[in-house]
Amino acid sequence: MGSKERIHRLKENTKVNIINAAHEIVKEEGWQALSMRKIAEKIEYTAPMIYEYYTNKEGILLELTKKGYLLLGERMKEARDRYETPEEQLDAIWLAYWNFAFDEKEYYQLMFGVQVNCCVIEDLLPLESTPYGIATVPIMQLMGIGDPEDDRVCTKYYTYWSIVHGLVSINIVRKGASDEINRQILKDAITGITRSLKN
Amino acid sequence: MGSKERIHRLKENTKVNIINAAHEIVKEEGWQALSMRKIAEKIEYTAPMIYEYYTNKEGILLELTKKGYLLLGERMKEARDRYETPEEQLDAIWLAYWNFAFDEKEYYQLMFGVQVNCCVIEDLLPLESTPYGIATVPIMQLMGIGDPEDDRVCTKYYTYWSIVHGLVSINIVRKGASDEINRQILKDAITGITRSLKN
DNA sequence: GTAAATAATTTAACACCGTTAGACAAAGTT
DNA sequence: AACTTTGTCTAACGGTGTTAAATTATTTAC
Repeated sequence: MGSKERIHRLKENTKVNIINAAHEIVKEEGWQALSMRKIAEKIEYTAPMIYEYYTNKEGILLELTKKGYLLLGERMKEARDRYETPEEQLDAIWLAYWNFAFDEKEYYQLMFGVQVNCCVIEDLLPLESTPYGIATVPIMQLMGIGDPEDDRVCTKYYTYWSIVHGLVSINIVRKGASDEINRQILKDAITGITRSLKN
Repeated sequence: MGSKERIHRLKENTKVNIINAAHEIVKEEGWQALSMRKIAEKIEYTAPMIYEYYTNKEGILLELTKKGYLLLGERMKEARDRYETPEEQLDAIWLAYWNFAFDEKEYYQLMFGVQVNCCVIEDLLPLESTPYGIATVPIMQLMGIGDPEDDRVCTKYYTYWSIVHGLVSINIVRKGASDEINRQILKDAITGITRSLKN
């Protein structure tokens, strides 16, 4: 009797429904709005039912993380395989990564621990006390530019900031590479950018 | 009568106590454990009291964010002013930023929206389907290395990843620079790293 | 076809959360 | 001494994740 099969398929189906409902809620209202009761409402069940399918809320998040990685992998592979030379491939791969981050912002936030909540405080501090104000002084000096709002200065500042913040984030949410490798990356990147300021 | 002053100082004092209590809790148990009731317990009050000093929980987070920016600014400025040449200054500034991120991890997480919760999923996927496995193929090709675990490959992968992830994060939690500038940074950084692979 | 056993689903509850309104007591003012 | 202000607490609301028990529906056995 294949009814065992049929039932198993049905169960598998509501497992997927749960995940889809969760994803929808997050897309509509953000991660902070995701609750078991809301998921239940969306699939027309009561909250405790979900625990028959996932051990807890974290189990749902884990499943979504997994889906996210699968999707990101596909996008990157697809991008790579459209080109022949490794140079073009690398361009395409990281562009695909970039696009994934914004097309599937919710997945990206979950996968890499990017929160939104936080508030821009910098505007109420005097420029010379902000990271931007502090770091752009030597940047401007090297570039021979006087205006800290100049796009060329801004670009360089964000280049520094991005690499450092990226490396930091990666190391905070998951132990990234070894300390040795981190130090190497940081040093290389900083001196590389600094060199690029001078011409 | 200076008692107005005395009372004002007392109020200011418990405002500070609240912030300190919050910071302590977060240092001990992480952001997800911070609650109004726990803060109240720590300062030996009841939860509603806190609302006499801060409009709500977000108000407390805002205050902590402000303190974080102040501290980071001090550290960066201090580092910069220890050196004369802009090259050394930039090295020192970004090293100070790096150190702040790990010395004051809790502040950093709040200021720049770095969550920890998330779970490493990559290990259960076949290497060739992970971002690492996909991107290291052209990297190895350009470097003439066969082992994807080679430290030189790993370093380069993390360099790419850091800059892209950093730029993405900055743009998700706060609208960073303009799209124009972002595209510029992304393109420059990617081609820069790619060039560095070939020698 | 009916009775027993199993599975599916819900209700009720627990312990927590942020937040607000109202009560109450202490202090200050007139 | 009476009145007002201030500080503080209790109780509550509506929300959260999660569990245990009760209930309903379905399958199995006779």
